Amino acid sequence: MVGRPRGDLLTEVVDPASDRPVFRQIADHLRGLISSGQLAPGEALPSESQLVGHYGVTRTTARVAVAVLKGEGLVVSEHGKGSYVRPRPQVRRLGSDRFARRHREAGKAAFVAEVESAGSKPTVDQITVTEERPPAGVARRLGLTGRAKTVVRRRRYLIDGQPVELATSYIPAALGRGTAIAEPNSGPGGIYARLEEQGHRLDRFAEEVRARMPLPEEAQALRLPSGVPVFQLVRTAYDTDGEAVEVCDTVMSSDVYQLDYELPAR
Amino acid sequence: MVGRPRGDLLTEVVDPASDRPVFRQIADHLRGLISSGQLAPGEALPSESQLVGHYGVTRTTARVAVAVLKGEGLVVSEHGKGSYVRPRPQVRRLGSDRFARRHREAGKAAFVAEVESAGSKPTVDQITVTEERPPAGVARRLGLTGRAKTVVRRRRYLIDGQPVELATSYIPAALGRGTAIAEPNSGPGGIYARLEEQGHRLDRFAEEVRARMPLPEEAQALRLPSGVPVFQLVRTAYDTDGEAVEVCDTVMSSDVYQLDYELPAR
DNA sequence: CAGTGGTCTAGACCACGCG
DNA sequence: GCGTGGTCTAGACCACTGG
Repeated sequence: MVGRPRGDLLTEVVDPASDRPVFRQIADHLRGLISSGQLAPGEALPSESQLVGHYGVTRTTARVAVAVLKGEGLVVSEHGKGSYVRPRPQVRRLGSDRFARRHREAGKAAFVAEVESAGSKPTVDQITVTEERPPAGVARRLGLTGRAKTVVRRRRYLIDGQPVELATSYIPAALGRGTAIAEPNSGPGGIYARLEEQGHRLDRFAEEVRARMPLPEEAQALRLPSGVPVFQLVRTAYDTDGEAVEVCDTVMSSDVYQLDYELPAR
Repeated sequence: MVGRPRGDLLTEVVDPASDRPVFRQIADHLRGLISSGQLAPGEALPSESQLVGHYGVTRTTARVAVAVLKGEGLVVSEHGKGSYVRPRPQVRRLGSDRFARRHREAGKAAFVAEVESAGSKPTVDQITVTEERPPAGVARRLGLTGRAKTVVRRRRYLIDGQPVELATSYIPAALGRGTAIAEPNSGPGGIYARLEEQGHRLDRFAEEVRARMPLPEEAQALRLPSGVPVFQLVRTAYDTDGEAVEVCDTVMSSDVYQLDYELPAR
């Protein structure tokens, strides 16, 4: 981050008699400095001791005020350095054509192709492949019954070394077992290319989008500061017979992604 | 909420010598009780004084542990009553056909038709209509230049009295001024029906989806507890000439909504 | 080293809900 | 009235960063 703590921005005072708690008044003031641009992204907030001195409160109260802003995703703290206006990373737009066949035919997985075309360096790590009974929701989407198993592919996606997405794919064992789909490296074009080679020509995808706060493991794996929600995106791939051939459950930093879709007016 | 504080669930102890802070150990324990189902949605957590007694910490530390879970959206507190596992409301799925013409032709706005068909009671309030210069991003999407004005329609949507969505529509003044679009009640079928009557036959919509924590005003208007993010959805409507005729910027509780889309595999 | 944020204690007073 | 969570004080010690 940049800059020394900006104590010079502290002008307003708090009213201890107000209905509004003092820590909220302080948070409101700091939020105003941020939204007005007087504190730019990356800049340091006044230090806790500056807040204590200016507002005449204890450090606990000052800290609570800053914690409010952290919960809103406006501020991040760095131990031993200071608290900073959270910088907004470059947004990646995921278009509704990102799984078009022409991309697959170029021999690259959707993620790699898309990130490279933007001039960044894509990485995939923490790849594991197992065979498991899928969660109930996944089994339902795949049209599988009770004991049916799936090939489960987990991995983490990174852009320029920054983790951005955790993904888990479920492919019915009948389709994946013993093929390149069950290998860590699924080959050029990824598993969709393998499924098409098997005669499962892909027809459409259904995407279900939710947003929530991350679980602690997700926050760690994606290096998310507090106050940053995640997208949870469940995508089901259907072949031209209308059969579901894959479910992909992904958790993405909502900071980095914007999802773009087209809707017909019919 | 239901139930008295469940002090009987407190079994584990904390290790003050651990690297992991005590408040995190307590939060981990409580989180485990929630994810394992020993504390069901709606049930009361152990009270702060029970946490203090069991773990041998001060109330401040116990409160911080609970605050962690609030930030994760797992727990809500009610002043004078207790802290509860956050109940998950009924999810509403928004399908990609929700703006299909057949719905419009039934004479109902998309929201009203969709909520009534689910057996709930839709309401719209806080309706305001003004004429303003739109924000830069909206002007760009509408293909408008510098000083061009738009009719701005703001409103809040509620389901069974519960606010779920804040929406702001921008229509170029050239299309909306002096028509029913500039009236609080825009008539049967809503503004899309009015635009089509003017000869702007709708062809498609582009939706841009983001997620973030709500601003304080948004949290208040949607009655969001802490730890619940919002979807921000910007939808641009295009007519068959490829002209953008409306931009709708909506903020929705991520708790209540799941967005469903269809992608072609091409 | 001085300055920063992170954790924790031991209290106090208050506002709200409910019996 | 009593138990609940909400706010706030006045300290302490620690861990991390940077010059």
